[in-house]
Amino acid sequence: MAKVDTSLVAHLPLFAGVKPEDLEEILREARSARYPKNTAIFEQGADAQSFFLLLHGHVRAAKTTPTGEQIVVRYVAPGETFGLAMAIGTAHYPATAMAVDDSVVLIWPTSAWPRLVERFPAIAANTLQTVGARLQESHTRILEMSTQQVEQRVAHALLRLAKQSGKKLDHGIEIDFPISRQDIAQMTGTTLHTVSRILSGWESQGLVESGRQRIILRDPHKIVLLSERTADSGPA
Amino acid sequence: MAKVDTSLVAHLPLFAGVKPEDLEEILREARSARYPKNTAIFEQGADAQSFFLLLHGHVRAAKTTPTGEQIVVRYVAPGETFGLAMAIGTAHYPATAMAVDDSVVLIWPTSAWPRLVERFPAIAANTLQTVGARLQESHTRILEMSTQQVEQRVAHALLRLAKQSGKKLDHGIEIDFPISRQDIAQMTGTTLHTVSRILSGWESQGLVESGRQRIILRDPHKIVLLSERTADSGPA
DNA sequence: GGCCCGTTTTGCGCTATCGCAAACTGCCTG
DNA sequence: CAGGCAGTTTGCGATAGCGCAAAACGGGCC
Repeated sequence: MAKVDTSLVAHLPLFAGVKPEDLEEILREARSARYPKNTAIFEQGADAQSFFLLLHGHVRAAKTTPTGEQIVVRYVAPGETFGLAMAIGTAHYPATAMAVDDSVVLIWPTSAWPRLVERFPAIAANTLQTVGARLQESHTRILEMSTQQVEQRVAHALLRLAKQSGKKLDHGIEIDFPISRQDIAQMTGTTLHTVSRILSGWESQGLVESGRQRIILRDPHKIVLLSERTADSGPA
Repeated sequence: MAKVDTSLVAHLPLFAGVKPEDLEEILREARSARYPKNTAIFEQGADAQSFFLLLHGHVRAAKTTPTGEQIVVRYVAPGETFGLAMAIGTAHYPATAMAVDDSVVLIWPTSAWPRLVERFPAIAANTLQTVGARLQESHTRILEMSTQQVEQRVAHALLRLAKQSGKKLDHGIEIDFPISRQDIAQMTGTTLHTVSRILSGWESQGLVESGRQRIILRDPHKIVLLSERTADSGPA
């Protein structure tokens, strides 16, 4: 089993307030694994046997309805935890996690959680904070879906992705993992057709440059303006 | 200050795993207060100086956009906590809490939280579970807003309210606090006009009975069927 | 180097839902 | 008991965005 160096993870929010020697102990309970691009890490509804910390790569968490429609719950960036089902009181994963890029994760057995929390209460507090932050993001998303038009929502979504996983280029910011129009549609509650039309429009105005599962924000500032424009403010 | 009997709150999820004598100590740090109908308990953006446990009544948590639109984040039922801003890492309340009925709450100063969590780690774990449950509900709501039509969303919203705060009558289930079409619109991402039209339709089919800030589900089962109907399934 | 498949683009009609406006109703207040 | 007001109902366009269909594109695989 690959040994994980504590220095790689010591600075993560999850381990804030945990002493280095304790961290060592915590990591001893984990194993690491690699998931190639486009492989599932766990499936919605499956027994939550493990929880995860993403070390490298990108993971998409998506939820599927009984009728087959999907939404993207979030993209997981390196350093973030996911699959915390049992920490929040569920025996089954509420979503499917899929590696969108070759990814490396740390894996703890679910059964380790109660013990870890008891020995290192800071972990529970830290997790509470992250889950709280995610709750707030969800509320923001609901607010946007309720009050904004599709174009604004797409703008917000791209800006958020750029902030979380943007790679600075000299001619803009590139979203650092493969993402399709369909994915963006599933993040914003619209259809891939509409997303495609919007991006085409932006491309012709020089706001973005995009292609197959690839998006570069060429003019983030103008996109911010777009994201703030209300239905009736300003000209088209 | 009114003394709160431990037996009133001992069974709440928040205090699961807390010993009765400890509970006593916890309650000593709280004060109780009464908020008349339609008074604000805290305002979005204000310093999070306290967190709350609702003992009696009903509280609406709502979020407002810079442009003045509102959404209802949730309705708080007796026994639930709210205003946990700092527990989840925010110094300011992310929403406004308003008593929709005469309400009684327990209030702890925010400053008590770290101490409580340290002395009674179960509280952090319990809170993590509730926040996790709310996160899941938010995701469900996003899923609904993305994939369902307004009528289905309204049906789901009413069923959820009935489950959480329904009063059984012999001729149906009444939602046990004043709630307007506007409120429902703000829960489902639509307009009060559309909600009004939908409820009128249902009323003429005998599914509901409703009036000024009052809704009775006369035929919950049929409403469940409605909530499950997809855009193309079955006749209108 | 060519083929195949997943992704993207684009056109076109359709409709669920919004937005505005106006009338109505039932409560609560004075 | 009258009046006023918040909440509700309803009508009537207007339209953003969907849904379907088809074509174009681009990358990777053999």
